[in-house]
Amino acid sequence: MPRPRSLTEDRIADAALAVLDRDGTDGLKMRAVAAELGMGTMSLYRYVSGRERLEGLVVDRMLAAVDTGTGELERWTDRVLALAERVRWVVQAHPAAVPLLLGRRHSAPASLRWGEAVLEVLAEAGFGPRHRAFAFRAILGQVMGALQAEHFGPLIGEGTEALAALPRESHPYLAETAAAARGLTAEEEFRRCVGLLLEALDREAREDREGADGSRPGTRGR
Amino acid sequence: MPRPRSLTEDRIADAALAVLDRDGTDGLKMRAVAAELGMGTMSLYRYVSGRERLEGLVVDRMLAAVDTGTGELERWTDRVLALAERVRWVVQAHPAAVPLLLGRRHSAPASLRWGEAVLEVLAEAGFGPRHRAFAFRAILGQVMGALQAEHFGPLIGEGTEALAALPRESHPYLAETAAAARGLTAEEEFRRCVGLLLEALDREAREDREGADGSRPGTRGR
DNA sequence: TCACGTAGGAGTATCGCGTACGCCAACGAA
DNA sequence: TTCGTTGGCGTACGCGATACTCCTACGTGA
Repeated sequence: MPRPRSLTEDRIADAALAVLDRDGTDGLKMRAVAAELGMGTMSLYRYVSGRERLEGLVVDRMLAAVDTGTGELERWTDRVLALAERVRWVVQAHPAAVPLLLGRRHSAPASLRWGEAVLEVLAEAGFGPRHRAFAFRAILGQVMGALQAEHFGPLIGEGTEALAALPRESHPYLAETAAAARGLTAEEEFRRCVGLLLEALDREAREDREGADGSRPGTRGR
Repeated sequence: MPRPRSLTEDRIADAALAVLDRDGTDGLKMRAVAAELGMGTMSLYRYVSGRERLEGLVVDRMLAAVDTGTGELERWTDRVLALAERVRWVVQAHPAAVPLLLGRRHSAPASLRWGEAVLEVLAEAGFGPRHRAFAFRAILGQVMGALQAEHFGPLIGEGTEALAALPRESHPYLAETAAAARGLTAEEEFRRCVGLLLEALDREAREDREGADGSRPGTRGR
């Protein structure tokens, strides 16, 4: 047993996150991470097979920090909302990692854990397997879409000003809407977008449960 | 007026799309696009300032192909759904361009045109500026999220199998849900996810219009 | 028809990044 | 202490983006 390993994957992921926070998305380079860890570039390859793997570690590290316990909450919609918001918080802390998250979420173990937690809540709320699949996709889509929009999109933050300044002639609605959106925070937007979706799912589920009368056939999860 | 320009930005974007379709996301290189156009690498720089700009052209080209007319449809929800689906179709035709779309949508003029069309429908449906901003964000989030999930995510397509094969012990719900999702097409998923959101927005709008009684204050767009 | 000027086309070179290879040192066990 | 294994690292190569510069082709005005 000659010589213990001096680095863990978590330490590496933390270093990468530090680099991301400091130098931005484009600043994430193998050299930079190695320097952050105080070692030569190639030493890093003893622990990480390559850049792909490094990015995967970062994403997993972020998602692993998300607490998936929701025991304290009553309504299932509140539970899922909490799960969604916790993802958002973690992501908020490292905005430069958003592109990585969007692209590598599917291969992160912690992402599976989160998905499992959401599906568990859905199952307890009475969603059958098929309806659950659909609901999960909608939720995941809204969460990822909101994060994507929040970080790349223009409707919140400085982009709002740019849009509001558009010529009224070519883009009257965008200009007006952007102006009206000035006061909104991303936090509030996220909450309402996801919340609205969850309410809709809840209504659907209740209708399914109460009146199993087959009205609007084919619209629900069977 | 010596010598006309021999390339248009559209031709360049088309060439880039051809390269994307053939060589994938990572295959989009300045060299490749120049070769596709039958010229030397550096000649391309006469027309395009750099790679960033090239990617922007590609995104704009795709979105410009989206028809934004919805005169033939009655319900506002159907109009927005049609606009959303048309984006999806265009993207379907060039899957390798999805990462570009997600990252550069905000800076594409054609994206503004699309957004303007959506907002116009929302305005005609009776959404006030503030509520419209929120609805737009929700719709945009769901559309982009669905596209993102469809192309990176595992719940539809081959990924479904991988998830369904997960050990029941560690991820019982994911495994079961993925198995149940086997028959679903991405098309149907997209339609239902966006449709559900639109129905929810429609219900909200109707409640606002009919009973302007201020129940559940602060939940709606004011 | 011809000569001239502007803009296009392309070669070369540089820079930065990921990473394969191989050397040496450090640490643990015998 | 000595040997075997593993960690740390310097060097070097391949590749992609792009600045600089020269040569060429086309269109125009005479």
